[in-house]
Amino acid sequence: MAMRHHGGSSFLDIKDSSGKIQLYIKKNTMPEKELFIFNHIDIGDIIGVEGDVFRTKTGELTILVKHLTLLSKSLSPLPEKWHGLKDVEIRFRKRYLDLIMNEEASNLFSKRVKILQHIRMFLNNRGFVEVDTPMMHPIPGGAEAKPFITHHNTLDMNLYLRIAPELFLKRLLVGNFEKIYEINRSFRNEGISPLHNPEFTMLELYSAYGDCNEMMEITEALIMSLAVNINNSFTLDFQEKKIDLSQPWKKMKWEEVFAGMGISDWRDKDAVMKKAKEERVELTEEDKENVFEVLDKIFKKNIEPQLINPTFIYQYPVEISPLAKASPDNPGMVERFELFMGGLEVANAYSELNDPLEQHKRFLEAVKKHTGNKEKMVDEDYIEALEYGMPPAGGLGIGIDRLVMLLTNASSVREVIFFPLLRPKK
RNA sequence: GGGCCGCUAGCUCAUCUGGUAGAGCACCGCCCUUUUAAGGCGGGCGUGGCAGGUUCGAGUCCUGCGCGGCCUACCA
Repeated sequence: MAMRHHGGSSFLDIKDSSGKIQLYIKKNTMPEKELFIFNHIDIGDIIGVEGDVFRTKTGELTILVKHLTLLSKSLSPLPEKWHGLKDVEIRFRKRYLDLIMNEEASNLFSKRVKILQHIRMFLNNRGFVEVDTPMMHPIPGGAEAKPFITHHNTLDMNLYLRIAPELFLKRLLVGNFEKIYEINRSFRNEGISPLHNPEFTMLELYSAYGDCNEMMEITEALIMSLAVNINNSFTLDFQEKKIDLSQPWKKMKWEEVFAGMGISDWRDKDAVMKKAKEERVELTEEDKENVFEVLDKIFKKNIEPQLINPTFIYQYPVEISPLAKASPDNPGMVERFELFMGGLEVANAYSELNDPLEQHKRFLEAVKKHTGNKEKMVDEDYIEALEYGMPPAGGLGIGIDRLVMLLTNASSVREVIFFPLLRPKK
């Protein structure tokens, strides 16, 4: 990474994934041939050395090189050593340079790797097994999002990159895989922003005979465990905010959130519309048709950014939770929660709806609502699976990229994805 | 989609109201056998994002386009 020549001798700093060490090379202690190689070495070349370890008079651990081998020649010069690589665009396009030059980037991605390892370990220890389900779906499902479309030539059929693994994972519940998780990519054909990359990594887990409450417990335990193991702290510094993870975490009913804003009955469309106007929530004509859209916009604008410390919002209306089980005690509501922290949504979980008739009805209602949307289809195959009997279960989804952002204090999802999607440069 | 900002050497950045594009690092040559942003002397390696326009003259002013960043909107 650096060379300091002093006539008959030279100091070099070299590094690999294990760290950095200084080399000391003397003209008279190396064979002629290797000296010739050394004279043509550039920063960025990959070399192997043999020699004796000693300490310089400044106390630095150093290798007195006796043999040197050129393992790989660098033809393109690396970015400058002192200022490093700053250009955001090049950092994303040529992430390998970012990783070589910027220690923060390298540390951040090491953390990402550790976070994923730790999640797997945590879940494995609790008896979950990792499974992998299709990423190419004949019918997109499991979330409300626009899919990417592709085509299989031999079968001559369109396929959709999955927008969520949910419906396949629950088919596995039917097949008696009782505690399962998948950590992998989902794809949504929507806008790109500091919080959205078209492909993103999600954890989904399902626990047969569990429910929403179990998911809450797991979510809290998992994130606490990550905070301790990754950052060794119960607080997170995140974008000028301090997130306090001390337990118990705050819980609030979805409808209480709106009651707190003066909407005593969220079914009262006039009251909701009035509030939206007061709070200057911008609405499209389409939004105005649907009270849930308006409520969601109010929530996103006024509530979400203020949920800094972890907060569970729970008990959602059935209308916006088509795959969740209705609450026996609260008609019209489902057993579901979402977790917010640092102003971001990080988790979504519910007691899974396992009644095929009810599920079918909800699918049909959703299709009816989306008359303009040709992509919306009823996944009859999934309904059929439910007809064989799916155990009651809790299910949880966590957006891994956002979780990594929170744990590494990253300002953008692009900072935590090795190769975020960018328009190709001409 | 809209607003603002950026794009100059491999990298980090200068270039004032328009007048032949220049520093550091990296690279090449020479000196120097314990330096660590080593140092000294010498060398500039460029389609100034792209395309037009204004002008005697454009990196600089104007228009369009491209790519990116931030904000915002849309989608959900």
